[in-house]
Amino acid sequence: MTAAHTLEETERQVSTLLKGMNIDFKAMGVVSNLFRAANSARNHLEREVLSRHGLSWTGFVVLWVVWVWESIETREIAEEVGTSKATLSGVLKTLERDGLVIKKQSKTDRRLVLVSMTKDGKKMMKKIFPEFNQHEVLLTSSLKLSTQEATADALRSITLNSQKVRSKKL
Amino acid sequence: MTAAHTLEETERQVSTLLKGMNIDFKAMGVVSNLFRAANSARNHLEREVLSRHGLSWTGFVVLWVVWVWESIETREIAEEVGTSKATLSGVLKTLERDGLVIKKQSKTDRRLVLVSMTKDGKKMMKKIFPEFNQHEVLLTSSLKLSTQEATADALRSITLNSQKVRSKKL
DNA sequence: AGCCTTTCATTAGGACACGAATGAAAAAAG
DNA sequence: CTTTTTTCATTCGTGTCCTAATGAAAGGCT
Repeated sequence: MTAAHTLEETERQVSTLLKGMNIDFKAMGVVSNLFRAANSARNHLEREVLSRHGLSWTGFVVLWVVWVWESIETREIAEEVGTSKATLSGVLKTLERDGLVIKKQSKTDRRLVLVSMTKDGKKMMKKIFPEFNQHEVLLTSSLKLSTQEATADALRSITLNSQKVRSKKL
Repeated sequence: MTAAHTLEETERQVSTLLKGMNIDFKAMGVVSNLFRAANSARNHLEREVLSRHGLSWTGFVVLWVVWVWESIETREIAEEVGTSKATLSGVLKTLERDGLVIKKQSKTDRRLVLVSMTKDGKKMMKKIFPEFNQHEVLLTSSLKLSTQEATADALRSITLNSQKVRSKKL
């Protein structure tokens, strides 16, 4: 009972627990492997790339969006990054403290805040992004090119599905 | 510049920014879609299933592992859930406070802490898990069965890859 | 003009996330 | 048998993450 849990042991345990529950194991397999892969890949990229440059995961993603768009409103960043505006406030505070971005109030609408990169921020991204991509290559290197495409398609489809259902409920 | 960002606009912007940088766009597509899908699916499941029962994402995953194993050491939970022991301490505190699990000190090794479900915890999982699975079905319903299998395989492969590389570096 | 509603970003409060430091207990080494 | 060394879980400090509440600003309406 306290022994190490092998894969077979786990499967046996799970199937007896879920017996008579009418569970779709195939869907369960896709979703659980989705989270396992995302977690694992994120941890890897954080350890091997981002932490060496003192950057958090979300910080990097925000930085990426700002990098792409030169000057962008905070609400748009939140939308693209997929985070709440509250979270973004904190992350931007950190990024600005570290001298990677600057915030400016919009002239035409004083409620809005525009974000852009500093020189240091641009230098950081120019250095980090190729490293990051090399590790992306590493992570996907076991897949054939055709499988990479098919996987990206399937993931896109899952994303669309979850967003479709969400808007249906609201 | 402040307009809504269409997909084509983004792609153009990105490709000019990365020009001359030798980026593997296919690997980038797989990884970025991986995170998009995982985030989107997680948000969906949190909103539509977990939050209605006052359960956090990690709380649910921990509860699932404990449910499967009857009685399990905290270090094993951390290993299976893929989180640090520090994080787990906090999550278990919350779950115990809410009366879903109980912690006991091991008799044979007083450093160890064993976790098991309460009656309420079991009742909770028995109710939530089928709901959760129904939403998993929803999320993957746009994929053919053969594609579901292939996708799960590809994701498993990415997980293995990122863990292989990690252990290589340590 | 003056209110009403919507739309912003931020703050407040609670939970989760990590690495590092802590202290207890077990195992290894002498 | 005593002294390291290792192995546990927890706490601490900091940052991320959410929803709800706040306060400022803009736009609509009469």
